[in-house]
Amino acid sequence: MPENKLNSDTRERILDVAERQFMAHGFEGTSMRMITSMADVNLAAVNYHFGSKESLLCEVFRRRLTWLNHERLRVLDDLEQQAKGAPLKPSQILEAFFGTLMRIGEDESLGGMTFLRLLGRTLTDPAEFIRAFFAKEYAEVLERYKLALFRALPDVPKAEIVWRLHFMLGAMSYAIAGTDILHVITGHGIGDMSGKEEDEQSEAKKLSARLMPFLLGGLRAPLPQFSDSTRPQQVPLAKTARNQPQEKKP
Amino acid sequence: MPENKLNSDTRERILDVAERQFMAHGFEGTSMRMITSMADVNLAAVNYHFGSKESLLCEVFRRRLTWLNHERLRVLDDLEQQAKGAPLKPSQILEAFFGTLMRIGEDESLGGMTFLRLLGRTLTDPAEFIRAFFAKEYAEVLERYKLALFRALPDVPKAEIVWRLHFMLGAMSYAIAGTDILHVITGHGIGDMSGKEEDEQSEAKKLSARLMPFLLGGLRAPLPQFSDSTRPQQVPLAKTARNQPQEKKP
DNA sequence: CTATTATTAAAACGAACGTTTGATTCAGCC
DNA sequence: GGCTGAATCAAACGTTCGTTTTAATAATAG
Repeated sequence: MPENKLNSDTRERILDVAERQFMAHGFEGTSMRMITSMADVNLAAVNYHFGSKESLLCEVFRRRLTWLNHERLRVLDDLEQQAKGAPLKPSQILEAFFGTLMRIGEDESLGGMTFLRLLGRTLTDPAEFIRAFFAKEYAEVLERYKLALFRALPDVPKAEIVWRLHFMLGAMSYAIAGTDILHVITGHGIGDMSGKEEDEQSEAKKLSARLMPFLLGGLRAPLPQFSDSTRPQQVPLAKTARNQPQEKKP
Repeated sequence: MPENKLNSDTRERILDVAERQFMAHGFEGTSMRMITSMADVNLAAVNYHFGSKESLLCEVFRRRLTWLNHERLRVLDDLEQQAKGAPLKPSQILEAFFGTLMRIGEDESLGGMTFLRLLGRTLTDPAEFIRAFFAKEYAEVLERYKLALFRALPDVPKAEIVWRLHFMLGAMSYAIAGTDILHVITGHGIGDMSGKEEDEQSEAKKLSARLMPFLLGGLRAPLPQFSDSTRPQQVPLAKTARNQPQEKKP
């Protein structure tokens, strides 16, 4: 055969197919034979190139997360340099963290929605090696952004900020994963694969535009009244009120 | 041979152990042999009492969700009756929906935090039978609460409300699941089993007190500026071509 | 050309999986 | 006592899993 794929191609094809299959069926629900047959490579190719199924999953993530987390740190660095030591605004921090993520969904070469969905699902996977992998991979970024939020919201107890960072990660993961109860309401499924990538990119944009205000609203919500150290509930709300859905209550 | 309880006990013991193991290792990561050996029952007992592993998981959920969703409907009915036709406040609706859920975490006989964590994880599971099960089990409750939110926020586009309901479910699931990146920050793990039930109940209370303001803040956040130019919903997408083999690179 | 190295192919490995079988036990009833 | 039907048991079922092994193939170097 004239094709020369000595140094590549197979590897990338395995990663691409694995990414899609892990997204659609989960790690345990995806077999090596599904991956290798769909990628048109031999069964042994995965073990040859990656060593094991677990390592394959990690590599699927690493090739995307390396860019993502570097970019997140770079954007945060830029913001902090521009601010010249002043605390950043919460909206800037969220935009840097979640906006950077959403850019992946808009760019197929960065993984697209397929990778975003895989990420959303895998973040809650109970398997130990997965949690350990993410812990290592995310440690620096989370620490940096956590500190940035502490500085941005000096009057909010740190524990509260950590909780809300937690909630925001959850809202994002779940929203991204896509296959869930919500479709009971809206009535349309997601389609496991080949989901017409034509407007997947705009789908990411729409999701981002809707998720960001929600996260910001949650992050800056009034604190629970009984806060243990009883910090007065300084409420930094309504700085950027455009059109607020009103409630008939205080 | 001490007690002989022909009609029970084994069944309940299987359900209790299965609940805990599914929580700790996921559905695919939990084997029948793990369950039956830990419950001190014969391997065949699960298939005898429940028919299959999948049916076992469904039954684990059904015995808790029946109470939960009945209670959710009852509370909503009460609120709407008290309101005498007036729209409810968003905070009331969220309290009814998520507060009822949190009561499970505070009451061991309703499942406790073990069940909450299992629920949080399973809601994002890609397996088809799981999604179908939850769809059926949640359909009525979600429909009722969705309508209540529509009435409570008449000036917010319905699509936006559905999105935010989505985000809220995600924040809740993720927060509950517990085993995730956040522990990179806080530094303490969750412990797979027998996780010191001493203050699990107060843990549920703390979680609830912190989650609720966040959700309310997100729900009532300012809307994204473009309110109706793009419609992510209402796309029928009727053609669900499943399991299409991978595309050849052009 | 041969020797070498990298990659794929085909087959088989043992282990673990969910499930089924067939015998056995035991309470309750005619 | 003998029968019935629910419940439990040990053992094995056939399948699929991730991985390894062995051999063949293609490209490169000397």
